[in-house]
Amino acid sequence: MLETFETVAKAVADRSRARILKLLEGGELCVCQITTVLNLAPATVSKHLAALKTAGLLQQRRDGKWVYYRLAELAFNAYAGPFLALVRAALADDPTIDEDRRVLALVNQVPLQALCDQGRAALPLGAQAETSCCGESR
Amino acid sequence: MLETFETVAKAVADRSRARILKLLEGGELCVCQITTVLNLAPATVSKHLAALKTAGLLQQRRDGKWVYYRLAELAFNAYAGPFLALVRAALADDPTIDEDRRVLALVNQVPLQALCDQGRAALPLGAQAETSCCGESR
DNA sequence: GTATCATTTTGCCGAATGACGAATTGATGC
DNA sequence: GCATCAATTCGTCATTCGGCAAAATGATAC
Repeated sequence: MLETFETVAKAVADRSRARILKLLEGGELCVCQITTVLNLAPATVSKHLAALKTAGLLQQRRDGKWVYYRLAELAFNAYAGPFLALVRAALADDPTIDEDRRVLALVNQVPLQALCDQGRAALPLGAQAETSCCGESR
Repeated sequence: MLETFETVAKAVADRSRARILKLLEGGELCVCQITTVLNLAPATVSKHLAALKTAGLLQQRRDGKWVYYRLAELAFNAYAGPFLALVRAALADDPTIDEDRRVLALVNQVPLQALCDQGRAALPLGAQAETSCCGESR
């Protein structure tokens, strides 16, 4: 119990994973969409998703070569539900989360195939980098 | 905001700190009482308390040479309240938490002075060690 | 002022964590 | 079967974290 609590809490207690949870409040997304919004390496995102899934916060669905993740709707453990509810209520107007949602809107305008091929370069101009307008961000 | 959220979540997402929060639901305690229940080095407990306080989850009060900690009653930030509420609702019947409460009951039977001087040795027999009855636990 | 003593800070160690690139997996489509 | 490609796993690295002992702090008591 304490161990489960710790697992779920630790899963939530990371900047990138919190961003993923907030992103998924808008509905399921495939890994390359999440990767594009977060601007992290696929391996990194995959590990975060695995951590969230292990914590019972996410569910997985495969469709062809793409894997979709969504917020868990049925309680895998006693704490997933409460933590998801807390996250849902939190970070409503955080600048980073807002920006993520903005980028997600752009991502949704692009066919998945293009996204997976080109990443951020596939976006319809104006939001390639999070911090600068044209330089490389790390 | 995201940063604050992360700070608070990380504070909660540790076994020892969760135990401290649950202990303090019974009311304020001084550091040596918490140290005795958790059976950790004072330096370790002090660091955990500092983390919880930084996260806005605890408040501090000095009385003579003793320092008392209690759950924060006024919201230092947007997330302390919600997380405290979640913790309060969680871990209601966890074995470790139960045991902690049992030891706390013993601790409360002993004068503070004796506790600070002798630690667990001051307890009224029967609960010196958490896992074994007389050997050294780690 | 000096000694005492609960607490905190500092320094250190081993373990865990988040990031990445490279290699592997596993489903699609020829 | 074989190539492709999204996703995952593996190996590595730098950083963070939880633990402790030792030193510093700061209030009490003489």
